[in-house]
Amino acid sequence: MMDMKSVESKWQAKWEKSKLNVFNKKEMDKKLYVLEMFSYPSGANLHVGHWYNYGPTDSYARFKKMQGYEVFQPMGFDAFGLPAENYAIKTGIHPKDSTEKNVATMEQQLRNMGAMFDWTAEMKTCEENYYKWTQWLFLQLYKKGLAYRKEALVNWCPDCETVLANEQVIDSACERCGSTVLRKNMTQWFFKITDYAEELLDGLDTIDWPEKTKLMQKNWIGKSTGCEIYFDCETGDRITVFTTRPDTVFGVNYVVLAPEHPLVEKLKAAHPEQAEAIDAYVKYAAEANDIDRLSTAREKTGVFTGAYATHPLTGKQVPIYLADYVLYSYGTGAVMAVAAHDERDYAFAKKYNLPITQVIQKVGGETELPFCDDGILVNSGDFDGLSGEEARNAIAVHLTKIGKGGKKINYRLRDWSVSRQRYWGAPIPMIHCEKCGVVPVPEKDLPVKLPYDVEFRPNGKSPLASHEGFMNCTCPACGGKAKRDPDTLDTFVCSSWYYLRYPEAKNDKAAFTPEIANKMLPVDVYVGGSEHACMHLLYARFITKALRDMGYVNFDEPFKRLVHQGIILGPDGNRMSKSKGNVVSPDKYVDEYGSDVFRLYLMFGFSYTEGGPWNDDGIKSIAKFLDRVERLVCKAAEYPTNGNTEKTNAEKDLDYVKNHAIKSITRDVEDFSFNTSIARIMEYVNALQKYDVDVAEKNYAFYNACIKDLVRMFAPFAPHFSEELWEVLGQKNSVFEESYPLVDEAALVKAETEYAVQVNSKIKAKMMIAEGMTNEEIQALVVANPEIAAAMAGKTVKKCIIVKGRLINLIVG
RNA sequence: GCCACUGUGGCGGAAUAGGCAGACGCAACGGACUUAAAAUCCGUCGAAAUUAACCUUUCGUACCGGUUCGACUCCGGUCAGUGGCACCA
Repeated sequence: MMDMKSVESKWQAKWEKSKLNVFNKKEMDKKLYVLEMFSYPSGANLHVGHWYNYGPTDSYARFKKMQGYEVFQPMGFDAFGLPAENYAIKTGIHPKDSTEKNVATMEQQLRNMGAMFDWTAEMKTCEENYYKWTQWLFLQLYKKGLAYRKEALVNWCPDCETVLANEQVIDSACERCGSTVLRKNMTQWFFKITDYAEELLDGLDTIDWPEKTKLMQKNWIGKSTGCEIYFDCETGDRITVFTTRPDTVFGVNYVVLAPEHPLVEKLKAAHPEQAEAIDAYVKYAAEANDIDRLSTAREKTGVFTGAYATHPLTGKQVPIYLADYVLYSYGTGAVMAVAAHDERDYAFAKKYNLPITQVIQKVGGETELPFCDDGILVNSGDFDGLSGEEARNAIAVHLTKIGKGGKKINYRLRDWSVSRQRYWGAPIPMIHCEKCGVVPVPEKDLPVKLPYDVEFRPNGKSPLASHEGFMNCTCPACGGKAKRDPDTLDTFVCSSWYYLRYPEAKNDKAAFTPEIANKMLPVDVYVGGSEHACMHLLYARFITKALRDMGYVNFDEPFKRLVHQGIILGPDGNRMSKSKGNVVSPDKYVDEYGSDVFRLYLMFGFSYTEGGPWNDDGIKSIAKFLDRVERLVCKAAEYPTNGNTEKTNAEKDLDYVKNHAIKSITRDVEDFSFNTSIARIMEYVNALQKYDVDVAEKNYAFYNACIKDLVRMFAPFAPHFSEELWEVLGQKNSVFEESYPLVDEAALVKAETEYAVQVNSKIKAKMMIAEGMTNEEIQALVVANPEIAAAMAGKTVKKCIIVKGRLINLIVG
């Protein structure tokens, strides 16, 4: 039995020395860029999820290498982020120190995994030579007009005096101190991802991604086609509403503004009698966090502003309300309320005793309000009698004609907010000058270094704001005194371009070289969790398209193919979490059985894209399987080498199983179907063993070749183990320099095949049918079979269905 | 609530284009080897009925229905679980 620990370190050292895993730039034409989502070093150790992502994907990469591709499989660390900073606030350990420590441990564990990572291309997003280029990216977006500043609401904890991420807000309260979280306006940097909404949508058709993920992005972008309609307000302002249902416009009973709508102040001034109620309501809405406010369970609330607007088609006066079921961030922040044909408006109208006007009639049946489907227009002037789509079109056209609105496409997608009032991130390379305003840091001055000696405990400002040495600078435009931007970039900015950096991870002249990027990218296969479906994966696509428009790259999509691994749950069927106490550590299994066994078990025990509850029942059997293979190979290594080219039936059978396995594995690995691939290897091992035991007069030349093929076939799945056996077989090179065995189709052609024979679709017999028989011959042969004749009971064959290589169905009657 | 995915033996899971359901393995059971155990090797292993036994038959892929010579696979409906979105106007 092999001592896996020493075998692993032996081969890892050899691979390192021979640079087996280092991408050979001379072979760039044959490149295959296989990328796993990089690790976030929040904990010190790799967890089962890392192994499940990296182990099987590495087997895929090794398989492709053996198929002749020059595989580039890099690894790095997404090292900036909130958890390290929170940990620092709790323990006083500096984020840089804890991160570096975690990265060191994880890197060692990743190396011990024995994956084919090209460590010469390693990078960490918190290193100066990386975040310098993240800042460069920001500047390019700024130059292109894709980075801009605006006010936006943030979650604000009044006690901690800090901005909170959504995930830090639990039930409207700060996760740290429990105070009620407020919403506060702050000026923040944004990336104009909405400029690319349409292209991000269209591009989905060109990439090989899971349909589910594409659909999620599609819903996230949320394109909706409708109409803008103008309601002139008594103050002289114009309220623009967005609706997908202009066909219901004659049923408008009132207009609703989001409480944050800028017009609110003006309306308040015009109606001082309502000011108190309006103020109270705006405050109430501000206290509600997103989750509460967006909950369907929340009672509809609102307040009358005292003001009226003019209906653009009827000229009637309709009241203007504020209600928090209207979101300022979507559409125009104002809606026309049609109580009869919208559930929310209906509930609101009922509660506040507002009129309800039916303008749509159900086709064929009683119209029950609220009626939200398409129907025939009534009470709608000239448009009466039109149905849904034609009415929407006609009304939109009419609105355009009279200058009161028109067709409009809206997206749910919002611009990407990238400012974080945090320490542990890439500083935003912007300078605020009293004279010149906002001035970008010149590229030659990058990086804007993140200082080490910072008080990162919350005090109401961004931690960097209190660091005099950092904040004070000179304006690049006028040379006067100026201040730096105290915020850091969202870590999603760091991860939105890292795949471009790997091919030149150490380049200190540029973020990347266009010629190299255009050759090395797009990433051929990207593997990671589906939790990134909407954020990271959308941001990366946006950045790629933006860089393309700036002329830095010539491709549209960063990830040609995307695969999501499933999730390994705790033994109790729940997601692993410390609080549930169901976390399974890979370390003890890796220690006991070795890295190869652990990854094999992960590949064999689960359907890769499904995952499932952890259960270690089968892991021992994988270790036993390796022992079996080892015995088989070591025994064969002692065999003589004589033999001939003629094959007996036993040899043909073995050859069949081998080639069937090669063919299946070649197809299955491409589909990330590792469990079936390993099943085929097991079948082949069973067949080899059968031959070894049953056949006394062996064709050693043939058998030894079969054994060598076994080691080649197994290599991607059990790399250290297979290298060792390859050496046992007297081979001097690495098994990964070998080609993956190719299928010999001739070996898969059998003289005769077993068919299932059915009579009236019920199986009655199994028969061997020789290759090359005509359908008539087959039918004659089958009918002559006594079991079939009995099942037919003297009836005649009306139809005979023959599925080649599988079954024969006689329809008799 | 909406959208999507999933539902197959005691368990993990197979089944490529609608064609023999349960590959491969785990667990369990029986046997060989052994003083014994471990390891190893061989065999059985969806359910029910029937049989002394072999045989055989029927049922069976969450549930109900449909299309088809034939359905785990396609269509319609229901239920359950998981994930995503969540007052999107």
